[in-house]
Amino acid sequence: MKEAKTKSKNELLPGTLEMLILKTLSIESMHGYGIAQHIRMLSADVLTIEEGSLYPALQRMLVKGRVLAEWRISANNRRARFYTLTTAGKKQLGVEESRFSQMFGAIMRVMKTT
Amino acid sequence: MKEAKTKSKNELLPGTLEMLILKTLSIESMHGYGIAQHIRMLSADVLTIEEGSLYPALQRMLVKGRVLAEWRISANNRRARFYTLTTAGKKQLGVEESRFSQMFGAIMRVMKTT
DNA sequence: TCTCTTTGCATAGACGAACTATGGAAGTGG
DNA sequence: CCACTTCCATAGTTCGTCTATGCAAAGAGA
Repeated sequence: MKEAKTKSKNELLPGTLEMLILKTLSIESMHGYGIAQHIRMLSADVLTIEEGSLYPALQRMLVKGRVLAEWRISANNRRARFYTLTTAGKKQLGVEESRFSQMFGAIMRVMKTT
Repeated sequence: MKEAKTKSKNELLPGTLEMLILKTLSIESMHGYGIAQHIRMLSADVLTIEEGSLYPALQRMLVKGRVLAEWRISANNRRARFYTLTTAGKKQLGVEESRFSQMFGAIMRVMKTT
């Protein structure tokens, strides 16, 4: 079907993807495809994680020791790679959350001025 | 003095710079240096606009007709290029504001889940 | 049985925004 | 006169995200 793709200016605000993934995994270990669906669902389709963004991000996080990966069988009986937060990953989530709220606060101070 | 630069992970969240500039100019026409100072001051040094980010951004906005530029004399008696919002620029500010709040709302929905 | 859809992983290459690092010039104050 | 601040600007790098593409296996339906 392909739905025409309106030149989608998707543009999830960058620098936030890893935080969203970490948060998602803090709830429950999940495979890549599931992570993407979870984020898309919760955000009511506003945030769409492309596979070309997701898997490289997971690779980076794996290399940095923030998640660990293991092959299991998904709920749909397919072979899937499940990611789990490490201690370092949990810590990183905290770091990114506070960084994000600091940034957001700063932006708001600029945007709220009359 | 150079203050050592702690490998500054500056990382203003990308995609936001133009919005901040537009907002600043919506208050008052200003030159580049002044824009940077204004944003830095209001954000209490959290957001530092580098010159290598600022001037290319202003150029892009100029080309797209969102601002217009004219050489004047600054308050410090120096020759400076003052930027003024165009109608298109004001409209763009609205677009970016709503996009930003939509994005932020979506991120929050993901981040607030237990 | 065969084909289509969904699920699921993954990489290569393009793209663009922001950064680092420079450069210059002109006014001000000690 | 020399340092510092103000002010502009660009070249080149870096890095994250997107587009495009490939593969493969399970289940549904014809």
